[in-house]
Amino acid sequence: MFAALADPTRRDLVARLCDGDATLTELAEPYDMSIQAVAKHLAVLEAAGLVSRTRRGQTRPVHLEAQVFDLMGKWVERYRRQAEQRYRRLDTVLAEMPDEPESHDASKEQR
Amino acid sequence: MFAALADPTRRDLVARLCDGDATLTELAEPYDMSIQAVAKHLAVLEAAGLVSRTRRGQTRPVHLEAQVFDLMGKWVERYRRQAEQRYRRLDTVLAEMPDEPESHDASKEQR
DNA sequence: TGGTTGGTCAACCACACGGTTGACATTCGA
DNA sequence: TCGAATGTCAACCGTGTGGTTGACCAACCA
Repeated sequence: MFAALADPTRRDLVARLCDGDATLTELAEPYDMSIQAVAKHLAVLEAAGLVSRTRRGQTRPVHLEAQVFDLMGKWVERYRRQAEQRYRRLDTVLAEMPDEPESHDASKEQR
Repeated sequence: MFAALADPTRRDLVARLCDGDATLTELAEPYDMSIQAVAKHLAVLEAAGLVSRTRRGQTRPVHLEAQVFDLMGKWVERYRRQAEQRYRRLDTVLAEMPDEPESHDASKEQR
């Protein structure tokens, strides 16, 4: 999922798909790049579950799977919370720490 | 930033740094990988601003920059909201749509 | 039926990336 | 001062990835 979003072109595709489904040629039009290259990017996004495609006549509209944003939000939130907790722990440790006579050792303890 | 998190080893490093700062050798220990390889991963994380390093004697503790989680959260939230809005728009469009007489075309419209 | 349009498949190429090894710098401890 | 520990730098290597071109398939339209 992160790997799929690592490429700027792919992020741009995702951003544009937020405005609605689109076909391959529509998506490829603004880029200075072959259709096949864009098709490969879409394949990556599809493999990562960020996007789905349905057959409609001779065209294959690309649809953004919005749930992945919820997943990513969860992921980020988990780490954000964990890091925050650690900061709180550090704060209490620092608050409970007696005033060190020698600042030398104190700098070593603090981690 | 996404590119930095694309690698599973790097995500693992970030996860472990949530528990507190650590030195290069500490971080590299659990992996079946050379120290230098881990150092490269850390360099990538540092270039992406996910991590910072300070000199402390002969060791260089690695510190997780927690703000990036806020940034990522913002990013995800923006897209999540946008996609959601689009769904709402689509819903109103569907709601305002007159009942289709021929179920044949209707099945085509249904996406 | 034959063109045209929208996508796909396959082969290829250049380059970035994850990993290695080896040599070197710096700092602490004895 | 010497040795060991901690990191860094540089060169190299295999593979994956982003891109190209060319041929092809499938569906619509005239």
